[in-house]
Amino acid sequence: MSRQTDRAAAPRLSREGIIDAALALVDRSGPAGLSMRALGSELGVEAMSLYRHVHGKEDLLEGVVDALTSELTAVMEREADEHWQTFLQNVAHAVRDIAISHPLAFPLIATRHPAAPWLRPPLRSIEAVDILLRVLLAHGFSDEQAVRAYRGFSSFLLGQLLLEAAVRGADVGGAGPASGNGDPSFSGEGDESLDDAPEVRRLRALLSEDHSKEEFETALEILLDRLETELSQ
Amino acid sequence: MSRQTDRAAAPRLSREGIIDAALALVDRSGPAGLSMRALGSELGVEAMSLYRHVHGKEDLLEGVVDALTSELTAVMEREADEHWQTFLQNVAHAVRDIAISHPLAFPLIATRHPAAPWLRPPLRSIEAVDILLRVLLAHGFSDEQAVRAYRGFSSFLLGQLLLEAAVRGADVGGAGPASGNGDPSFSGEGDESLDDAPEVRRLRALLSEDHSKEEFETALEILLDRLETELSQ
DNA sequence: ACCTGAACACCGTTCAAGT
DNA sequence: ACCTGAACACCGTTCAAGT
Repeated sequence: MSRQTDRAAAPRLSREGIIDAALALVDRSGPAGLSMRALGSELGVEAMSLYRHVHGKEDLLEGVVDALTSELTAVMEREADEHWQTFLQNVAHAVRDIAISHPLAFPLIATRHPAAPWLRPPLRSIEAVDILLRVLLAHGFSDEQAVRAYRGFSSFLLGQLLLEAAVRGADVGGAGPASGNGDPSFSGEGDESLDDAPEVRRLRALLSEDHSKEEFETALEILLDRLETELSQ
Repeated sequence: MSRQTDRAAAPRLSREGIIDAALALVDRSGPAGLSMRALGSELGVEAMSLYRHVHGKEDLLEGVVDALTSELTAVMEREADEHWQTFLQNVAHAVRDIAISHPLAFPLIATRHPAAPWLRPPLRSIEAVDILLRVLLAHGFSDEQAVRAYRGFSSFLLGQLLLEAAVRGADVGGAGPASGNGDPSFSGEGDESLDDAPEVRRLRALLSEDHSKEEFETALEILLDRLETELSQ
């Protein structure tokens, strides 16, 4: 037996490890699957032990969201010297990468109340917003233009990526039980009741096609074009 | 004592009444405040009684979302003969009215998994989508153009209104306890730590201004213009 | 210093029992 | 026919107790 390491403490738990495990659990079984008890047993520990490292479930979820968005702030810092269009493109793609690799967790970013009311998801940290504003201002945006661009950029990302994450999350299996609607008129998988929806029925294949990548790119183009137009007048 | 009415049954509970009460409860205290037991006591009844009229909590939430969006389908039916631009404008405003009058409940529309993967929130019913497609097709949109328009319209509404609902929901008090961040470096209300975010600090007043109405209107204009351009080429 | 057992006040849900 | 009591398997959280 060695002396220090395996006799005293050797804390098996850390805030970081707990948050990582929580994110993994949410990725696997959705936010509903994350309970303190389930997380504990995942880590080979009783649920109560977690409270030594995390202030409660609320704090844990905050930690998961932070973990998810922390790489984002790093990207923003790294790209802060690019032209504003390149910068926004790269940030947009970084956010999309997060949404795609964590489709079940991404809604947490959108849904949880940010620390300040003017922090708009998915950009949830003051630093992130500060970097974004700084880049825009450095390239000739006025204060008002920069703030408007920040707002437009946020809602673009949120709308686009929440829908894309929902589609991918459903594949992963975040839907839970297929929810058996009360009406007996609904029976099967959702293909029913297309009887009084002729256009939906006719366009079903088209509606089911996944064009999220192209949609994202063109919507981003349009947004950037609009910002540029606004900037030069 | 009269004969029929107060002797037999006179069912005090109905699916509709339960759903209405659930929506009222969510409006007041957020989705987290909705429990079967709380809802029961709201209705002067034990929680178990609810299961006679509702298939469980999942079904109840589905009912709440349906109640929230049912007026919407009515609006769409009523406006289906208008020009497509007028139609989309009126639908957009109807959705916004819902978001504004139920800021705490609106995220449910966005977050809950729709019945079919190509049903994009906030348009969550097959009928609604069918009407929308029909209107567009009737005004010369091709199949592809109509589907693209549906997609653009959905993510516009979702991004815009989820953010607006979040701001208004925070006012109503949906944030819950101010969440006491773990770091002791955070102490007050969120105004702290602006020290390393000079632009945010400088633009704080501007960032806090609420321009959601104008933003919504101009973003809607831009979307409609884009669709029109796309249509005529 | 770190983890745990026992306990408390909640959940959603089922089912036999009451009226 | 409708509501309820009791029960079950879960929650989050606290705190004295163990090592």
